[in-house]
Amino acid sequence: MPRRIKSKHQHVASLEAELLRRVRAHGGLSRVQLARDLKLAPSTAGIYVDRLVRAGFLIETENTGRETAGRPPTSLVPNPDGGRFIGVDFEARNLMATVVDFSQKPLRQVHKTLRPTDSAAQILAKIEEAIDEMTARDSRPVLGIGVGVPGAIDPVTNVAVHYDFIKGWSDVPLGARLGARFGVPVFLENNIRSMALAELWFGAGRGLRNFVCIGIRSGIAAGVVVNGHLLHGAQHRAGEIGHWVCPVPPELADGTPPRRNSEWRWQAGARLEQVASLSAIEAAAQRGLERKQETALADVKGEPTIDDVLAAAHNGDSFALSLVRAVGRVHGWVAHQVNELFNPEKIIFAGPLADLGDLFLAPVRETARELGDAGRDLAIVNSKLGQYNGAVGAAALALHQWKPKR
Amino acid sequence: MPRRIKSKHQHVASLEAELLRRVRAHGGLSRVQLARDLKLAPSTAGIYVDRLVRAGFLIETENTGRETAGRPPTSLVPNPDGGRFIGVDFEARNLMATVVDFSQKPLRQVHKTLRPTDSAAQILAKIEEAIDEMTARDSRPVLGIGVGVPGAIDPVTNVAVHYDFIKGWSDVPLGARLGARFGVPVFLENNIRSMALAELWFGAGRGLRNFVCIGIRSGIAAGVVVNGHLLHGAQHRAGEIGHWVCPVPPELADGTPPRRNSEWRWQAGARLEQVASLSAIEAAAQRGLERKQETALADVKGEPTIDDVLAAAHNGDSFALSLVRAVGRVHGWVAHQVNELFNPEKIIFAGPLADLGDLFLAPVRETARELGDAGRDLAIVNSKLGQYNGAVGAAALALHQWKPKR
DNA sequence: GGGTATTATTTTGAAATCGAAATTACTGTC
DNA sequence: GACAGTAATTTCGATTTCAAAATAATACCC
Repeated sequence: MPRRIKSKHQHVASLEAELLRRVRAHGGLSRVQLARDLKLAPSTAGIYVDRLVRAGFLIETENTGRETAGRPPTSLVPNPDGGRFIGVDFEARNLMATVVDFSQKPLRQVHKTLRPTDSAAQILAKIEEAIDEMTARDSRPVLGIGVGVPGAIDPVTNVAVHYDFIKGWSDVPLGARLGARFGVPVFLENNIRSMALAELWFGAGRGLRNFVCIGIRSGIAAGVVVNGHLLHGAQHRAGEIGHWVCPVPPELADGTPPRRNSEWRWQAGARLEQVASLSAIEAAAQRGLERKQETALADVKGEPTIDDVLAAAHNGDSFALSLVRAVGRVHGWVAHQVNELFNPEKIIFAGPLADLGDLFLAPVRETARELGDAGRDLAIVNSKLGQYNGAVGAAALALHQWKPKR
Repeated sequence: MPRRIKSKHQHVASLEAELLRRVRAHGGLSRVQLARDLKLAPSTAGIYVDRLVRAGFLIETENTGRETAGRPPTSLVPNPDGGRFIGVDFEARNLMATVVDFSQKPLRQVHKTLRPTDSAAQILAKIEEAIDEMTARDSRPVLGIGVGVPGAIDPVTNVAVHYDFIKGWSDVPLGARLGARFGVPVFLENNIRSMALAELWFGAGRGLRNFVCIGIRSGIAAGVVVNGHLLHGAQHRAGEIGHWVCPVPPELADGTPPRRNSEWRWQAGARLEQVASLSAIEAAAQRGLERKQETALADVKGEPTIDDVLAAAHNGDSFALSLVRAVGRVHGWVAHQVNELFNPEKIIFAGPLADLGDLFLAPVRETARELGDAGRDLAIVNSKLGQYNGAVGAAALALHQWKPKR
């Protein structure tokens, strides 16, 4: 007569889920290592592992040749055929989806382009379409769906509350809708937070207890991990640093070059999102062209897109580079402020800008270091997880919440 | 053969301690209420309560007349004679100490003035002196000491790591020293964080899970409560918003009145601590006098102290008021930034400035609201706990960590 | 004044988890 | 190739905590 409504690890979905999580995060652990990791008695870990092996979710692997004395450990790995999970991540312009196996390995991914004019209904349809495409011709069961949603969400009711950049996007019952359509549990999370989860579980944040992930796309937001847990805030609105009131480097204010790196301006009400996001860069590039600025971007037909600007910067175009550097300095200021307030071990930048690497990160680091000597202990890096970062994080969200039925 | 090395509530000192905490925070709870609060089975709560009653730490009180049906609950209150705890809180200029009984009621308090020239050794001596004064002629045992320390601390080794405003204050083994002298456990915490604890346990933060406490004294720092727990950061350096790079209102930059409320300036590297702390106000007042500014402060002999400025503002002196308002606007900006990042339920300002009430809070609120419409859900208030806020919090720190010996 | 509804607490037996003591499966050594 | 050394796992009670049922103490209604 199993009961298990509460457990010692109350803050945790269940001990089984926690064990699976550890095994996935750090494949090939032994019972004893798991016990140590989760602070369980070895006997307890043994009981649960056996249960999961018998249920077919874990596999005992061959103990490969070892050198040390003592009884060799039996390594445990997740059974890839334990089930599949789906992750979706989107914002104003792009929708990424992925399906992962039980060991968290991506099996397939799908990208769809969204238009700013797409309505909430159209976006919902595209989400369902993407999921259908990925699960077609594969009969293994889907166990859960995770969705990284832009803007505010309510993780209790699984409703997407609001997002500025999609019209009509408010109080969308995403959880109920997808749950009804696919018949599996659906988990919602704000998409920068699901990126942070991806970093925590298999990215630059692995093993860290305190870090901040800053996503720069149409908007700018931060996913904060405190003590190994996501920060949500009172109304699940934490991390909206896009609304921060920030200083503006001259290049971004009126296009004049700065006299010193530290020469910035203050504009009443300048928001980070309007100063240092991808759309802000596009706008600044366009202003530059109108000013007859000498740049390779002048050859682009139509208004230059963010991809044009980043490509130009990559090719050494000095105007494009000056924009990237100016935005980098702003984010250096952001990193400084975030560091002083949170004292994280690491700040991880994600998005196309961060994908430029040191071209973007150098001015960020330089400025952060200039502003605060406390930055010594702080690593500023970019996300290495690539475009599907958020989608994989969303899949992991579902994966990690899921627990075997009894 | 009691053992109890681990318990279900692993993140918690012990169940006994947790129960005492709840009873102290919300006197007169019944066994059932405690069970609900701590998510225990009623039977479990009963076992522990009985144990604490038998050990003399809790007292069952008369069930006062009630109106509702059903068996009346037996209320439990802490036994005031269970033992005493000491709390100390200091920064560059003041040292406050208090001794509280087992139910957390302050029995006695002591204030000492520190001079900026005091060395670390002199301050240590004053701490011991304050404790001696309070415990003289009272034989009830002291069970623990909590200290709110300015600057960085290491809560594991109980060493005060560093503080800018006291010379020679680095790596002071405060815990070991006081422990040896008084023979009881000593707990260290950064003093803004111990203020935040005081607010959490019996101030404006009671019952909240997410709030930020901003202390404005010689420096400026924030104590952040996330999910009911203090935020420490990777190196226990979280909350140092005094190092934030911030905009500067004209009044504080060069004394000219602003054309609009939103007209601020950006000075390369202006730190919040140099712009909007008590010492910054003194400096700005002094600059005003040198400019022959018309103000009641001109009558003060010597350089005006912060008390002079605050008193003048209180009496309606327009120059002093303009300083307070300008500083208020800066903290409005701070509140906005903090709100967007953390999404707390409340921001609590502490310190002499906040004690002015709406004189200070009105410009804070106004600016925060101007900058962010998200501020609708956010309450901005001042601390009502008074001068001994930090000391009481420090005492509570010791009180809450303490648990009955078995 | 006795029944009934209602809520608090205690009793009871079971599940989860533990710590310590076997037991197992190796490596290395003579 | 027996034997000591070592580390992983299992076995075996013991302890903590639970859930559900039983009991206690009241208010309310007739």
